[in-house]
Amino acid sequence: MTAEALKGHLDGLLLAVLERGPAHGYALIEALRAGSGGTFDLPTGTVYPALRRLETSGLVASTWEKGDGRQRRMYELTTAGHRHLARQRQSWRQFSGAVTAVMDGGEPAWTPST
Amino acid sequence: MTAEALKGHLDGLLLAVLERGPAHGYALIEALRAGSGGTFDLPTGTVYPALRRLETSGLVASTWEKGDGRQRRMYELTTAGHRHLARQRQSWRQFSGAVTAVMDGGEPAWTPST
DNA sequence: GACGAGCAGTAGCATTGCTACGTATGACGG
DNA sequence: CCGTCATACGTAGCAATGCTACTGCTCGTC
Repeated sequence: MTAEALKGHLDGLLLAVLERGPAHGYALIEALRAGSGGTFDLPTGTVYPALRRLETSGLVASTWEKGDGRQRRMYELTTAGHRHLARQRQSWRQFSGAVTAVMDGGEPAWTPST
Repeated sequence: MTAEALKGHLDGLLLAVLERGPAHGYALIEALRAGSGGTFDLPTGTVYPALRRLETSGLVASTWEKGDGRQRRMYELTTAGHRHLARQRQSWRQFSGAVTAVMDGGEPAWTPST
């Protein structure tokens, strides 16, 4: 899979995972890997900046959670995040439907061997 | 739909349309619009550079076709293009399956109204 | 003559994910 | 005590890609 395939869809994926409950960055990476059957194995340099973008956009909120010194930043969906996720799901359905239609829609009627 | 959603998938779409037979850029734009039910309404500044990339990569070949003075550049799939399209279809299936799995896979068991 | 539709193309931009790197803690083996 | 690994967070810089806005040409029509 080319690396660019993910572009524009990562936000929705992160929001979808966060919908199940708050999580920190590292856990999100593992959840995505597990939830996608190994297809998404994202480097930290992809996920952390993405989370910051989401927070800047107001779609997630973060709080520092300190166990014993191992600090981790927990993210959770905001109300706007929930709304955005709904829209993302919708547009993903439309997008994937459209791509599939074009990809599978035009099997040539004649066999190219002629 | 955010503009970035298409990134990385345009090549496959163009190849898929060209699989039905040779076509020129303008016709590809209309075929994509029709084949996607209006979802893909791509500007020329998106399609023409993409076709050049595909040609540079050796996935399509182009020939100038001159009707009466109205020149148009016809594109058709090369052998490598056919192979690439097959791979694209495969990886699209995997990618879309993975996204759908993550997007729909985690409906919360508890109702959030609690 | 003006104007739109068909047809092709480029320059520059913004966004986005990736690579490579840096930092710190706790656990475990030697 | 030291090294190393897994956990956990982060940044800088890069490359790729699609979009906006524009130009240029021909033909048909008003």
